[in-house]
Amino acid sequence: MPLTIYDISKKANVSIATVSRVLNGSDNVRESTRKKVMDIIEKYDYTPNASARAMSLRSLKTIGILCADSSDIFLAKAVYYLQQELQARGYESLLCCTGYNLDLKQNYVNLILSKKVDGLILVGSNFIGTTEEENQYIIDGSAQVPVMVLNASFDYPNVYSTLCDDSSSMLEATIEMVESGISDILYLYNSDSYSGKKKLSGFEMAMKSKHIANYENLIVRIDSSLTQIEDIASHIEEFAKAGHTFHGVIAADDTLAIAAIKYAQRNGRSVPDDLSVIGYNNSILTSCCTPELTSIDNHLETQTTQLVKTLIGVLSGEEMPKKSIFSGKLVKRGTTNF
Amino acid sequence: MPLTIYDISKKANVSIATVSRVLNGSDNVRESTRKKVMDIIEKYDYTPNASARAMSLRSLKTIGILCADSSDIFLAKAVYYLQQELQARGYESLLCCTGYNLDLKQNYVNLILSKKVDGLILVGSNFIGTTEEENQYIIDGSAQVPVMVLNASFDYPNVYSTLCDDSSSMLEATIEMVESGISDILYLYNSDSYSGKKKLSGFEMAMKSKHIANYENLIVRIDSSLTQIEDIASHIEEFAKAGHTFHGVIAADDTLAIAAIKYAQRNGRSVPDDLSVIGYNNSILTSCCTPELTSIDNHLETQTTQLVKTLIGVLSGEEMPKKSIFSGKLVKRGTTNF
DNA sequence: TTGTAAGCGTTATCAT
DNA sequence: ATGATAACGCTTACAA
Repeated sequence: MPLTIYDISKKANVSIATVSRVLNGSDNVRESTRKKVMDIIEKYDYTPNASARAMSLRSLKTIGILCADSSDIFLAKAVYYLQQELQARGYESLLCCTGYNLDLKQNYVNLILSKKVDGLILVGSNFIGTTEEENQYIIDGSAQVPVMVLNASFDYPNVYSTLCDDSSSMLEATIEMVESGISDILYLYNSDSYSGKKKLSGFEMAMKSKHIANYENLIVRIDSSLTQIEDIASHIEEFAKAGHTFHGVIAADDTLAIAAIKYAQRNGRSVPDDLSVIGYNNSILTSCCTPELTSIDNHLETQTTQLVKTLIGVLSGEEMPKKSIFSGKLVKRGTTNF
Repeated sequence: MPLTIYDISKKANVSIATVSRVLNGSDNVRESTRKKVMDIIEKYDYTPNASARAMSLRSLKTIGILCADSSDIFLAKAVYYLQQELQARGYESLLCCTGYNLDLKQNYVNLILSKKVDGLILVGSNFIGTTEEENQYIIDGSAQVPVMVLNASFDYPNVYSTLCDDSSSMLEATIEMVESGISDILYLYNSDSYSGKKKLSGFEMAMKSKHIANYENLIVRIDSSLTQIEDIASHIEEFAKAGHTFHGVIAADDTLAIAAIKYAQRNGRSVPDDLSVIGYNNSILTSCCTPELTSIDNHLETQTTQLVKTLIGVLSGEEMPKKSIFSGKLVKRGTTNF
């Protein structure tokens, strides 16, 4: 049986209140008694029961992290950074992977709220739906604790957003490719999430501003059931064989970009001379292919740091920005020659 | 303010005891009252306070997951599977990333135990040290809750191990490469963890059993500070230029194997004709390179399922196997031609 | 400066 | 079948 505050108080010959004061760094403790108590605490390696503490304080010092799939390269990085930041500030992380099925989100939120977490972090823009009904669960959650969303934006009291301006990043990258002389660009995406839409709109804005005709014909949605890179490559191959020509590829995700490289290799097209490729997320995958993948970096660590900073601020009652927007940047590697 | 059991009991005109009985599915409740209470509960969307429950039950229904770096591809997958399995069985996951610095492990364990988790999962063999002193923190932890270690083995009461027989997998893969006619094999590794050692020993056993002379000269440890694939490739390049010849590469990790492929591409060596490569973990990286990487799969999902099954069993007082060992298998792709 | 006691929201043991 | 009530381990007025 772990020791309780009573055990410690008895051993130190003081009341539990005094032990509690020592534990919580109250000023109203004589230095000698503080030392006496601390010695006992350390000697017996006593740690207070967090549940009991939570009952009194109405706070578990724990944040619920919801994400669709923590094994996804991008999400895993986000979860990792978040957990590190939170821990550094004395908070624990309750991780909950929801999958991409929207129906159960409400359940997961209820579940995690019943644990009396102090806040909720939604990792990934797939948590934001288009209809009000789809997002009701966020509104419900925000009634209990502050809700932070990473990589998406949602306007509501007690909901805070941290994101990268995917639209601008994509726009800039596209402009750069067009200005390098490539105007037949295949745009690959596989998600209609908040951030997925932003990326696409950035691409479209760029193509329009450069007056590229018929660019829509080269926008291809890869069904999300296609998870194997080989299969995606085949899909691109068929698309090309159907008579579409393109000398650039911009993908909403590094995986899709890698598939494009595979397509090129299979079909004897040289990258980047015959085909330029840009990915998104600047993940580890960028360095696995040859040539290495040019990719858009969305400064994930900066985002998570800001998110946690905002959360902690909100929890301590400070006024915090409702929305923090960072800009991404294009990291150039071997799959482009501009 | 969230509703409490008192609020519900008042609204339903029963005592809190009855509400509690309904909540916990006790038999001693008249059907009509059960329904009455349930209606109120659902109407107000009431969920019991987990901390309070934990105080009474001395269980938070929460498992602490410790891992060095949840953004590592392999560990991320493990964490994901574990979280899913635990959730399916009604347990939450408290995630704590420790980094690879051993000194703080004791602190992390204490921290997470103070949250009154019901069990502890150590993900990754880097948690197991060689000296008794290094492992003392596990022993301390096991005094409070069952400790499960994934991908490593540790013998102690209340500590349970689930792992893949890395030694055998590595041995079999090596034998297969040797029997295909390649005996000058570069062995790459970057970790001396429990599982790292097992892999190496499997390789060595194979080489010995095949009577390959001087195989030790081709065993190369990549310093873990080399995280960039390009840098590792350069390292291999230098090693080759120093006069070592090899026509096979077996790596303790897919990342290292990818680096070997990069080395080959840079130096005009064709894979697999001139150089065969085998990786370890069968991660997503295997499909990012060209040709795709042959890799050893350690059946991670099977392991995590078993681990959670064992944990749940232990928690409910059943007798469970102290050690569950699975075997890996070689998944052949383009970097080998046997 | 220190101690006493109420309260946090449950579960479980008694009675009834 | 249901209701009081103690217990869980802590924090924090309030008293001394």
